[in-house]
Amino acid sequence: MAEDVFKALADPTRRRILDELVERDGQTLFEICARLVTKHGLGLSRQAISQHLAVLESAGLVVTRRQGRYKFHDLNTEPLERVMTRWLRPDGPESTP
Amino acid sequence: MAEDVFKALADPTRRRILDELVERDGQTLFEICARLVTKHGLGLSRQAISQHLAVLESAGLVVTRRQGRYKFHDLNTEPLERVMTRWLRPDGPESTP
DNA sequence: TTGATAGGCAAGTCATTGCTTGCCTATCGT
DNA sequence: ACGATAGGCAAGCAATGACTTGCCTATCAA
Repeated sequence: MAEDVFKALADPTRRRILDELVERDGQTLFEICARLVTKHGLGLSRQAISQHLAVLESAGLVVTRRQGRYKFHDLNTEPLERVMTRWLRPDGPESTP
Repeated sequence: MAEDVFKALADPTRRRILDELVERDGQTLFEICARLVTKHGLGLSRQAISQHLAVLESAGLVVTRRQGRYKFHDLNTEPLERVMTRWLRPDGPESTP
């Protein structure tokens, strides 16, 4: 639902996670944790990130594939594109001049 | 800030308000209240809507102009367009084929 | 000037949510 | 088999946020 997409985007940490996945797709939970700590100085527990990833996944923004004991997370921008044109009027400012 | 834009979009009532303003720009607080009640069945107090409008305004999504005792609210989609391309990869799905 | 209309301010309530802590399951390497 | 690694589940806490209630200011019409 669009509902979940907006709620998922409301948290800054979740947006950081999306930023990470844009830069490198298919990361595991522990990789994302390490990246957030080293690159952004975020000192969050593993569970916190895990819960954020669950929110992103149930919003459809992140897709996961399991492989052995690893769970890789991939970004999915398709829900974004469907939702973002909602308030762009036809006569509004040009999006692609 | 982009921060405020996402938080502003997180609430369903605020998104309804934006929907209302897309349909008809320059509404007053009372008009928006009436519209939300009649069209969407939302039974919210005037202050609730007023607070939502304040959030939208401080996010830059709504611009206001005062005229006598009336305060007209106009939609401003510019903050949206700056924020929405954040996770769209260059090699990702085509946004404008 | 008086009453009615349009809006603002502030405190208080109640639910949501982000985060932690503690424990448990599953897979891999040796 | 055993320990180590990758992840999951669930209860609890503290902070944020949405909404209400009550009162106050400002503009306009009569």
